Amino acid sequence: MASAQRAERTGLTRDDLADAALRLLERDGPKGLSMRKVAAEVGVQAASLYWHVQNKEELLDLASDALWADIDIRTLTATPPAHWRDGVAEMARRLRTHLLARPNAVRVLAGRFSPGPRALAGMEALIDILRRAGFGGTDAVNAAYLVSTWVQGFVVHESVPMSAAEEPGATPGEALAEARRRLAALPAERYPNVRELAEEIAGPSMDSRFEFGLARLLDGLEPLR
Amino acid sequence: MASAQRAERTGLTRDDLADAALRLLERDGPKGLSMRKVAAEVGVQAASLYWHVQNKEELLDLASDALWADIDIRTLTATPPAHWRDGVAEMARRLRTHLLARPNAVRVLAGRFSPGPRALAGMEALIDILRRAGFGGTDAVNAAYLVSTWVQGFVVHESVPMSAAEEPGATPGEALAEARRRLAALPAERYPNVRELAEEIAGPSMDSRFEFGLARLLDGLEPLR
DNA sequence: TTGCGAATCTAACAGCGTTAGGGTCAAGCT
DNA sequence: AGCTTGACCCTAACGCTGTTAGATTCGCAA
Repeated sequence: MASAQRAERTGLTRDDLADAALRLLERDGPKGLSMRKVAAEVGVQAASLYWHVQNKEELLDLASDALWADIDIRTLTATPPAHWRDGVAEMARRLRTHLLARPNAVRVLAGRFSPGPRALAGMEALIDILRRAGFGGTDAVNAAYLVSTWVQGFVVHESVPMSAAEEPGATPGEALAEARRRLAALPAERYPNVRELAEEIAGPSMDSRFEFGLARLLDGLEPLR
Repeated sequence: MASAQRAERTGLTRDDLADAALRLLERDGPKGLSMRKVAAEVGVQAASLYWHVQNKEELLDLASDALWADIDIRTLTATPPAHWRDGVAEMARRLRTHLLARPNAVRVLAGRFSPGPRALAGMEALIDILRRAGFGGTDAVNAAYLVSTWVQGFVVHESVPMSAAEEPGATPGEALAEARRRLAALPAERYPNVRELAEEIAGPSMDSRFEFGLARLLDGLEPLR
C-alpha cells in the first residue's frame, strides 16, 4: 500500500532492466548499482527482478550488451563511405566517443565485454566495409577483431583515473598535472624513458594518441587488400 | 584464543594482501574475493586489513598493479633482441600469456587497468626498444601505448566466456561449438557477414588471430622509424 | 465464474564492507 | 625499572547486499 509510482503497468522487459542499470551507473556511480536500486528505478521490489533475470550476473551481462545499443551503425552502413579507411575510422571514432560518454559503465562492465548480439552488429558493419574494400573473409574478421579490441582497450585506459587514488573532484587538468608529478617522481635508473617523456605520456591530448593508433592500424591493414 | 595458524608474526605488507587477493581470485573465482576471505588467507581478521589499506577499492587497485609483477621484463631488456620487431612482439606475447593464465583477475580487474608502477615498467621496456630502433620520443610513447592497450583489450575478450551464459564445466571445444551455433542462429538479413563467416569468427585459433593483429601493428609502425 | 499463469509482493537468510573502540606487544625514553 | 608510544591486531556491531521461499494480485481464456 502507498507505493506511489506504478503508473504504467504492462511491460518491464529485460531491456528495461539493462537500461535502468546503465542509467544508474552513470548517475550514481558504481555503488549505485544494486538489485534493490535497479528495482526501485523501474518501480518494483528487488525480488521481482528475479522473474526477468536469473542473477545479478545476468543483469550485468544484459547491461554490457545494451552498452552497444545506441551507437547507431546503420546510419553509417546506409551510405557507405568513399574509402574503406574512412569507414573503419568512423566506426572506431564512434565507438570511442560512445564509450567515453559512459565511463562508469566501462569500468564496471569492462570485464564482461563479449560478442553479444549488439556488439556483433558492430562487427557485422566492420566486416562489411572491409570485404567491400576487397579484403578476404579471414582477413576481414581478423581485422575487425583487431580494431574493436584495440578501441575497447584504449577506452578502458582512458576511463580509468590516471592515478589509482585520484581526487574525485579534480579537474582533468589537475589530474594530468598530478600524473606528471607521479611520473617524474619515479626512480630514475629504472624508468629513464618514462621520466624523460613524462610530458608526452601524461600529455593532454588522448585524441591525437587515438588518431595515431588508428592510422597505424589502417596502414598495417592496407597491404592485405 | 585458539586461532591456530599465526606462525610468522612480523610482516604483512600491502603486497602480501595484493598477492593473496590474486591467489584467491584464481583459486575460488570472483566470488572468493571478499575482505574477510583475503584476511583469512593471510591469517588475520577482516578489520585488520584496514590498517594496511583504506578500502576494498584500494586493495583491488593494488592487486591490479600486482598483476604485472611477474612478467619479468628484465630478462628481455638485459639481452636486447636483434630487431625491434622481435622485441616488441616478444613483449606483447609475454603480456598475453601472463594475463591469459589469470583469467579471473582479468575479468574482475579489467576496469582498473591503469599505469601503476609495475605496468609502467612494461611501458619503459617497450619505449626503450622503440627508441633504440630509431623511433622519436612521441612516436615511441604512442606506439607503446598502442601495443599495450591492444593486448589488454584482446586478452579481455579472450578471458570472457564467449556466450554470456556459458556452461561452467564446458570444454573449450564445446564452448566454441556452442558459439558457432549461436552465430549461425542470428537473423540472416541483419548479420549476413557474421553468419557466413561464423566458422572464422568462432574459430579455434585465437593464437593466429593474435599474431595477425601483432603483425599488422608492427607493419603500421615500421615506416615511422 | 472459475481457473491459470504471469508478474509482483513480503519476509527472511547469510554474507558483505566498514567503523568504533579496545587489547597486546616491542622499542625507546627517562 | 617503569612509562609512553605507536604499530598491529582484535571483537562486536552497523546497514546493506544478493538471493530464496511462499503468498498474493492481476488480466485473460474457457
